[in-house]
Amino acid sequence: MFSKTCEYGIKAMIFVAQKSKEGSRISIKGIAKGTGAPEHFVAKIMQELGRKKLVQSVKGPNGGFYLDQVDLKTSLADIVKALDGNSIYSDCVLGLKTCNESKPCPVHDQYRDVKKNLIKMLEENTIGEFNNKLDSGKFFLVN
Amino acid sequence: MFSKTCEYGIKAMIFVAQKSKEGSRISIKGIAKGTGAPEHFVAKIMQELGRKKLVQSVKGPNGGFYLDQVDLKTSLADIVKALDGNSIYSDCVLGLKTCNESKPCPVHDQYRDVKKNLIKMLEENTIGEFNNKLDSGKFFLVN
DNA sequence: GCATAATAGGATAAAAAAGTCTTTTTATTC
DNA sequence: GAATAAAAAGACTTTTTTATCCTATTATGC
Repeated sequence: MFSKTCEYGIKAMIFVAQKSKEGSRISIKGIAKGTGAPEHFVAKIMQELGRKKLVQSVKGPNGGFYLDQVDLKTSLADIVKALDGNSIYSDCVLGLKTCNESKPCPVHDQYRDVKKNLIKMLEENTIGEFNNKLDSGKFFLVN
Repeated sequence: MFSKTCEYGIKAMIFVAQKSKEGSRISIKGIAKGTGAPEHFVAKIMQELGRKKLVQSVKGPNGGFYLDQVDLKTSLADIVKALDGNSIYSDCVLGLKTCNESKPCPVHDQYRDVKKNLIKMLEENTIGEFNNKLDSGKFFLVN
C-alpha cells in the first residue's frame, strides 16, 4: 500500500508530535528508536518532510525536530503526498495510464468506493489527533 | 497497491477469460499484446497461475491458455493471493508485525473499514463476471 | 516420426526501492 | 571563538522488483 518511506514517515510524524506536545525536540536517533526505523533512512525522510515544511527542525546542541501548531494539522494524506506523491489519488489500480471515468479499466467502478474510503481516511485524520490516544497507551508505534 | 505482477496477472486473466468465452485458446504473445504487458514477464506470471490451477494451458501448436468453467469463478482475491500472497489480508498498513485488534497501530481502527471494503471488492468480483462488460466495450485493458 | 509451435523453467540483467555511510553545515553552550 | 551536537546533503551499497533471454519440454498435425 505505502512505501517503507511513507510508513516510517507517518510513524515519525506521530512520534514527533507526541514529543512536541511534551514541549521537547527530538533527534533523528530518538525518532529512529521510537519508531523502529533505520536511523539514516529516517534521517532522509525527515529532511524531505522538513523541506516540504511539514516539520520544523533546529540544528546544533539541543536541536532536533518538532511540530508547531500548524504542523499538527497535517493530515495523513499530506504526508503520503509528500513522500509517495499523488499516486494514491491518480493511479489506476491496474496501472493503466489512461484509465478514467469515461474510459475505465475493468475494476475501475468496483474500486471507486474503496479509493474514496481510503482518501477520506487519509484526509480526515490529522497528526495532532493521534496524540491523545498515544498518551492513553491505546496504540503502539513499535513491535 | 498491487505489484506489477499482480496487475498484469489480473488483466491477463480477464483477457484469457474473454478468449475462452469465444472458444479459443490464447498464446503468451497474444496475452502480452492484449494486455500491454511485457511478453516474457507475463509468461512467468501465467506459469505461476497455471501451477496454482487458476488457468489451464496446452503446449504445442494450437496450444495456449484458457479458463474452464471452474476457473471462471476465480475471484480477484484468488489472483491477488496467488501472486502477491496474503499481505493485503495480513499486513499492517504501517508495517507493524505485531499490529492487531488488541495491540493496534495508530491508524489500525481508521484503516479497518477501508480494508474490509477492499477485501469485499476483491472477493465479490469473479473473472467470469467481467466478460459481458468487456464484450459491450464498457471497459479497456490497454492504454 | 519429424517439424513446428507452443508452454515450462531457470539464469541473467536492469531498474527501483530501501538502507548505509561520510562529509558538510549550522546552532548552541561554555 | 572553540568544542560540540545536531541536522543537511549527497554518494554509495544492498535488496527487491521488474523485465529479458535462452534452453528444455511437450503436444500437434502432417
